[in-house]
Amino acid sequence: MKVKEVADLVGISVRTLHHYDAIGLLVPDHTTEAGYRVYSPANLERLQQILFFRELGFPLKDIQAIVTRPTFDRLKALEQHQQMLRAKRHHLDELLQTVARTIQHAKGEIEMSTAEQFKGFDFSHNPYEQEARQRWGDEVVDASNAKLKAVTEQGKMQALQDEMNALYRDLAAVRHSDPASEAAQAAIGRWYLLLQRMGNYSLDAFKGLGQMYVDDVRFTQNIDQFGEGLAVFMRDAMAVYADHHSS
Amino acid sequence: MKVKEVADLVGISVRTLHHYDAIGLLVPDHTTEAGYRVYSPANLERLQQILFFRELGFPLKDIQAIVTRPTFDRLKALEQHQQMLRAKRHHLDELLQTVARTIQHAKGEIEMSTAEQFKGFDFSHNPYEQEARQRWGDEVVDASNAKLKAVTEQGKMQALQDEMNALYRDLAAVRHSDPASEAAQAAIGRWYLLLQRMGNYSLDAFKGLGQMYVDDVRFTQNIDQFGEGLAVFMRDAMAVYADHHSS
DNA sequence: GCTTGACTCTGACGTTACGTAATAGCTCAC
DNA sequence: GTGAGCTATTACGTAACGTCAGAGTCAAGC
Repeated sequence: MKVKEVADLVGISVRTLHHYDAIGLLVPDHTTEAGYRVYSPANLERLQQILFFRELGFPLKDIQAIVTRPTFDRLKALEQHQQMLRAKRHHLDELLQTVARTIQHAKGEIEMSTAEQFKGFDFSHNPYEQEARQRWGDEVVDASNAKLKAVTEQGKMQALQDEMNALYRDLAAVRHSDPASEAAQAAIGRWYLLLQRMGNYSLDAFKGLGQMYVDDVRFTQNIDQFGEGLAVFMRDAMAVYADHHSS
Repeated sequence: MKVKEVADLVGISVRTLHHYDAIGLLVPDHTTEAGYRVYSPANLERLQQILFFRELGFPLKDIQAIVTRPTFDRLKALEQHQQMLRAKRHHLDELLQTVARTIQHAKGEIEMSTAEQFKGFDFSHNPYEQEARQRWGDEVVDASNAKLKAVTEQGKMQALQDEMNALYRDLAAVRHSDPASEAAQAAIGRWYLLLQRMGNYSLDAFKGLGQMYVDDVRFTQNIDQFGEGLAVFMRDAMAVYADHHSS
């Protein structure tokens, strides 16, 4: 299939396809002698994934990092899309409630607080992240995302960021070893202590956090920057650490 | 309320509020001596409307034209938001179906066509416009939107565009008169003939189209560029014209 | 009164994801 | 062969903020 056929079928522009090719996000199967792009069924499958991620608000750069990873699991991603789309629909239901109540309010039928007027407008977080933030707090999530916000004391935050990055690198260096090994456990112990500095977390929570690193593509992507498969390794090492220290 | 309070309550950034003030979309009630923006409850009500339109994909420029119009009807707009949000949810349901079927397909449980893979991804039109296009065709809708696409024969399209604009101006000039007046009916007759050049439309359809000019803020906005209240006037004149010529 | 953290402002550059347009080559049915 | 439709690359422009710098304001606490 060539560009117009794909564009018409899918409902996107030819320009979008050019752009995606140019940034390496969706490279056509091959090109004709004339230089025409030819897309394969596999290309279309990739495009579907891209569009799901796009629909869910992921930046193209992030999408590219995710879908081009050798360990990218299409089925798992689809299941995650499903969950995120359900969350999106839940938010849309909230918006519908808000508009219905606003209509009633405008007709003088009910009272409505200012906060209620804006219920449902924030779509900025995916469900995993929301859950994680509720369970562990913003700082732990941001730490895992390696995206600490410049809150106050920039120097202090920078030092913490550097410390985290160093720890990620140490962990990446041993990620091909046994998660239960002495080196792995020493490094993951330091990770646990670092998180403890942000709050008191149970070992169960620590173990659950590790699982979330793997379950959510955003966490995975951010962590795997330091080395392919690091998120999986950390999950395993964190589980071992938690089990070992709870007995 | 000042910027941070509003931003936190609503879930948008302070920068957004600055931006909206700068472009005149949401100008705060007043400013303190220090120059701090102070937002009133009426400001927040306007903000809600803005966010609904934004949520539905309207460009800010369009939103501004709509909400700042003296004839802006908040209740009608809310009802329209509701309808459009319902349509959006319907599309989201389609996406959920698509992802569910894709999961089944990935597991080898069902067959799935390429087209099915992309069902639900196009959110680019509001429901009124979709309905109008189905009933009257693209050309009529674009003509009413005064946004003719450069399809072929650029010169020919330009001439048509000029003709349309002239007709809009004629209609705007008589919009304060009785829609049944001779001048109004002459002008609206020319509009009907212009549309007939694009296809055969019944008088009922013509009458319905006029109603749609008023029901959909996009149509209204585009038409009222030529004069405040022109869309309403055209609807009335079109109804008179249709009734008169069907008997 | 002074200090300090939080809040506020303006100005301005940068980012993202294309849309639009120009120019020119390619394809294929008539 | 012709011409309409399709294709390519190049490149500028746009919308809607995000980010940052530098400086002023506010109010609680000392």
